[in-house]
Amino acid sequence: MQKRTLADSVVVLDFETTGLSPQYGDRAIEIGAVLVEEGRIVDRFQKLMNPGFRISSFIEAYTGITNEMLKGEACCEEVMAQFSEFIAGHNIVAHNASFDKRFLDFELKRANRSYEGVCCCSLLVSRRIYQDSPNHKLQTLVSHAGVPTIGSFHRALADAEMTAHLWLAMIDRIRKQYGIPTVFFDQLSELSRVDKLYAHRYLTSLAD
DNA sequence: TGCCAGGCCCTCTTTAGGGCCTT
Repeated sequence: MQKRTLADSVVVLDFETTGLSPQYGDRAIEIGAVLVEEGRIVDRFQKLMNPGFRISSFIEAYTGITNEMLKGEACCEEVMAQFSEFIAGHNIVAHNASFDKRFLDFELKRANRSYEGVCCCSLLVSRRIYQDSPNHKLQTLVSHAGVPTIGSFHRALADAEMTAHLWLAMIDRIRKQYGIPTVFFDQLSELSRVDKLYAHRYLTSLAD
């Protein structure tokens, strides 16, 4: 049985990749992650990785990561072996987690590593917490929630840090709005699956 | 060279279609 953990003690991660689908040959080119403990960032992980082929000009422009920057970087398997140590024993959070989880599972498998934790999606939670936001892109939510902008969007560590601050802002909002002193990871994981029309009812039930 | 995904969620829905979000 999985140990119950606090929602504000997690690893928040973000991948930059060569495209949208590992099933069609896309690979990770950067991983960024922060370890959050009791609401504070206490550790960081950031590595570029060489996918073994040239990345497209679209991805160079989108991420700011160039083929020149990837020359001489370690291969994905080597970086992911290190990263598996970083996330061991922690639940993880990502923005649009289904995307990052696909690459995490794919790259860990290639590195002969595995991950046993649970993954929660900050985008799905934000659709319940910030229903008045114009959209739920990370960049929009950072502005909407009053989270500080850190570094450049579309770089892995900066996006991971901003997602972590967004995650903490959502927890803080739940605590203050619903008077819940301690929010657990499994509760936010459940919230992300509740129909958004019933999000308020679910959160109110936690305060009882 | 150019192509490709997939889970969630809304509605003009549920025997479906299309937008959002990630790179």
